Amino acid sequence: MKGISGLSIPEPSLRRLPQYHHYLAELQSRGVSLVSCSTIGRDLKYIPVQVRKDLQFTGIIGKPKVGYSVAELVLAIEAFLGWNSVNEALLVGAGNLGTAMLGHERFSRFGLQVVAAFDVDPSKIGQYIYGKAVLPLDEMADLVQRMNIHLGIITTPAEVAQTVADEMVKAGIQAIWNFAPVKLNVPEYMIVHNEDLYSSLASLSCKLAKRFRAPLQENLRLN
Amino acid sequence: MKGISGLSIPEPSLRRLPQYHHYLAELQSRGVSLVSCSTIGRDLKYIPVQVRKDLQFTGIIGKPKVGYSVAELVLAIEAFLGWNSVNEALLVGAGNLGTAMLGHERFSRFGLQVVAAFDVDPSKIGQYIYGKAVLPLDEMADLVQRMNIHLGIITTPAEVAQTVADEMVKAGIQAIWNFAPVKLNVPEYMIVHNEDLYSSLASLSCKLAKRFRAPLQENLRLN
DNA sequence: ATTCAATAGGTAAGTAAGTATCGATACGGA
DNA sequence: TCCGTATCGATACTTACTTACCTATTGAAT
Ligand SMILES: NC(=O)c1ccc[n+]([C@@H]2O[C@H](COP(=O)([O-])OP(=O)(O)OC[C@H]3O[C@@H](n4cnc5c(N)ncnc54)[C@H](O)[C@@H]3O)[C@@H](O)[C@H]2O)c1
Ligand SMILES: NC(=O)c1ccc[n+]([C@@H]2O[C@H](COP(=O)([O-])OP(=O)(O)OC[C@H]3O[C@@H](n4cnc5c(N)ncnc54)[C@H](O)[C@@H]3O)[C@@H](O)[C@H]2O)c1
Repeated sequence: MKGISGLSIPEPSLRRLPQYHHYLAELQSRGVSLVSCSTIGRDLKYIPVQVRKDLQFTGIIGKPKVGYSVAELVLAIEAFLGWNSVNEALLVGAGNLGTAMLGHERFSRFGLQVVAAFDVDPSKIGQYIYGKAVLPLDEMADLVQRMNIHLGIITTPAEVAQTVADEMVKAGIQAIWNFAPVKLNVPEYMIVHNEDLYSSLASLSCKLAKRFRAPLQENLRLN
Repeated sequence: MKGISGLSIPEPSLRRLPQYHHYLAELQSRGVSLVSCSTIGRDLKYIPVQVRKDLQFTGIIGKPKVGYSVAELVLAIEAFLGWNSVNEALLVGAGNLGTAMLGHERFSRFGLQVVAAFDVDPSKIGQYIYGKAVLPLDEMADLVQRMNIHLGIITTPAEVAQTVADEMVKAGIQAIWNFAPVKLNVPEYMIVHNEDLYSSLASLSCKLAKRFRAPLQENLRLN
């Protein structure tokens, strides 16, 4: 019962699907129509079995000796991820990162449509950033209701992220994509995704530190 | 032999350490000097055992009934992650996201010092963004040698990311933090970290789609 | 002083993810 | 037409991560 038609996909598999999608879209744009797990695995540095298992969750079926239809795979992944239907979102915190997100038109191809930004900075309110209005925070609840918005993006300083999250919950937002490095305290039903860049930085700097200071650490440990 | 003095920490644990660090720094700034795993776990929504296991990798030791010294913990995590010594980095692609990264002075508190940016856009070359010079790409190798830089950040469009990565390898860069949604093809020794925002988006939109279209999908599956 | 409760730290069990293996199937070439 | 091979899909196995449990230690209360 598990596997096909994905009753529940492991998070790691889920996070690999967009990578396959990028890769497959690229293939498609080059006119390739069939692809096998071996090929995908070779190019993306995964073993074929893992690719196959991941793809099985989308419900796609391949043909032995041939592989999968690239077009079908792309559609299957998009459908599975909900990238067909548009998710309208709002963004709070029109600073550096927020501006970058607002300017990233590519999101719209993956079901994410940021409809407006909110901020407290008077010099920003009333402006348009990449065509999106920057509104005062107290108009958020109204917009959420009117446009039936489910997703909120937080790109404010960490100190106010919890406050903003509270506002979002009150306004009726269902899911939060949080770029501030804090754990948000929200009701159980909320879907929260923390995008902690420092996690990645940690992993990187840890590995770098190991590489460049490994001999020293070895010595220390021997004492 | 494993555990203490972290011969090898699981990636998930490693990625949680910065969260603990944020939390503990916050505690510290409020004057709290002692903390237990139960408290951390309550606030960060982890079970105490997991917190304890994670913290053990940093080599810290706590006292029963008391917990850990917040100050010691902060230092232990920073040391473990290599956040004490500065990693000088360069950034390629001074666009939206690149600008946001350049403006994020907070990175410097976590061992990441971006010293310069590179771009191909003539209108950007020669400018300063948040005090950092934007240089032409062909000066990269020279800078890497002169300043002994190990880390490169890629915030260019996906199409040119591989080219940029090749340049970095040639220049002598050891680690890449890649924000473009492509798998980079680099020599074995390179440390590469892909920051694929679409992975997170996928996870989010998948869950949202499930919540708001779950009944329909159930029906479809029953046919 | 003694008991109790909270907590660290180690070990073991359980769960989830990743990997290997095997039979079945479809295409290409002999 | 038949055979070999690449590939899929399923199952079994292995590894890694998480969670539970137990013991020892500490501080506080009686
Ligand atoms: N810039 C980066 O590269 C980067 C990297 C990692 C993490 N982050 C995180 O992303 C977040 C934003 O970073 P940034 O560099 O864009 O910061 P920023 O200071 O440029 O922008 C923050 C914006 O939030 C607005 N704001 C402040 N209080 C608010 C409130 N109560 N309600 C609504 N808006 C409010 C500010 O007016 C400002 O426009 C931070 O939490 C930061 O830690 C940023
Ligand atoms: N902006 C976002 O919020 C966001 C979100 C997710 C992912 N990304 C990814 O981050 C990357 C950058 O996004 P962005 O929005 O900053 O794009 P952008 O177009 O604003 O910036 C790209 C920059 O790269 C420069 N560039 C182009 N070719 C180059 C080359 N060969 N060498 C050096 N520099 C070159 C351009 O001149 C430009 O300044 C993209 O791969 C994008 O997919 C961005």
